Amino acid sequence: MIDVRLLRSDLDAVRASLARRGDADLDSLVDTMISLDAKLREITAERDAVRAKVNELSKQVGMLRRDGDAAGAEALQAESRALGETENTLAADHDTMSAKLREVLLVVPNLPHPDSPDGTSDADNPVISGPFLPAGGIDGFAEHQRVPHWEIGTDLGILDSERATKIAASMFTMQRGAGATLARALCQYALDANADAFEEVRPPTLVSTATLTSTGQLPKFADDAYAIERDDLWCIPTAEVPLTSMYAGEVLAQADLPARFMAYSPCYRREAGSAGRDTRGMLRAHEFDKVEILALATPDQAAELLTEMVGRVERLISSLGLHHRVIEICTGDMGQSHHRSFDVEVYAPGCEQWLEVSSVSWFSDYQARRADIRYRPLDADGKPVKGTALVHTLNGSALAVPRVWAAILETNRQPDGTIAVPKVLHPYMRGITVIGG
RNA sequence: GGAACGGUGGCAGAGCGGACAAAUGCAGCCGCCUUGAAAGCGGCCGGCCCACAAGGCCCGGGGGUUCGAAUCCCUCCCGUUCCGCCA
Repeated sequence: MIDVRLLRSDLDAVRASLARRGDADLDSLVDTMISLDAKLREITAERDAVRAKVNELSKQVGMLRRDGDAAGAEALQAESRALGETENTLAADHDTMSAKLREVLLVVPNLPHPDSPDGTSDADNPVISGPFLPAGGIDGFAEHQRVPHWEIGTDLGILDSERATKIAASMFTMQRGAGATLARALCQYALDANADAFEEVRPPTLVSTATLTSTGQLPKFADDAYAIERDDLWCIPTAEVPLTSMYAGEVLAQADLPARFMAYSPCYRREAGSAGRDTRGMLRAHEFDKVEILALATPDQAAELLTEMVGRVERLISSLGLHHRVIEICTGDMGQSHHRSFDVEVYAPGCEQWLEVSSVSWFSDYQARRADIRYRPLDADGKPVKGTALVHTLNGSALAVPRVWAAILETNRQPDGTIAVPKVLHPYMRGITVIGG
């Protein structure tokens, strides 16, 4: 969530910044926050004053008892008891008000970075790298590449959507044989490619409500997540969720930042809002595998890390021989928690579309405030500064399997209908260099 | 799932109804001493709200008893050990 104090110190800037997202409802939410915050502070001051009086009286009671003045003590106790009731009322009001304010704060999106491009939809996202396409552009692909992966996969016996649906439900997928090996190889490769700088983690894939709230999925997007109600747990939609919360409630040393983590995990998404979209093949599934990279950083380190992480993802995709481009997400298309965001897209010649295969984002302190992840800042001489500060979080998919898998099938389809496995994956394929044939 | 014992500041660890934000040790910061460092000595040293004041809040979370709770009661969560069950 955003810092309420910004509403008091720099209201106009907050309004202007949120306005760039193009959501007309936000302005009235800001008004609500301001009035709740004002009331909350008023009640807090009142409650504190009453508490101070009760504390003072209680001290005196203790002293009078020690001195043997029972009657005097009784009198003060009665006075304090009466004040206690006032305090209870004020405390209850305070808690109600505070809960209301938090409710609003949890649904207000992050402020976009000044350099994030303005825009109202994905049509306004500028291409900042590429597109890297064959000669002739998207018309430059050969005829044998223009077959959608669901046909290729089914024909080669490496994709069995029909049985996946029978076992689970629609929009679940299943890879078989060399297809399953290819999926696992992609994960393995993505982990190895980032192992130079990121600690590998194997996190829980079921998490608590508090954890799913910290990263921004709850309360607003509860319908998009699978819930295990009996045990009050949720299936993670991405490893970002457990990785971000690893240090929730903790205070890190500045020397430990940036802290970098990567994780392979299955990801679960109900896709509640996407019924009927991309229902074929591997473009959209309820369960898929992904390797995530994530960093906790100081505010000063964040911008550079973002660039580094986008670069890593782009190089990884490029090394697989896929035709790609990098776009920056405009203010009107950014996710709720995002401060600045980039997508890497791959062109799939068979289904004839650009596929988002990675999204790398900087969340400023938005998630860290929800999760309460802080560090002890040092000054320029390396001496501790008083107090603590929130870290900045960044994360991105190093590699999301299904769409990359699909793009490889389509891009690497040979005239004879077989699939050439990208060279960088050979070490992970048990000797398979060509699928089919 | 059952039983026992625990959960206190960056860490370790006292306190178990009244001046406790909390002893002590370690770590950290400042200074003295020293050519420098270590040792030693002196001082400082948790976080949060709020305007850096006053004041308030925080001893796993929540609730209760009381004039007053780190301390008593209830409840939940977590940890350790033992039992049960098991990949």
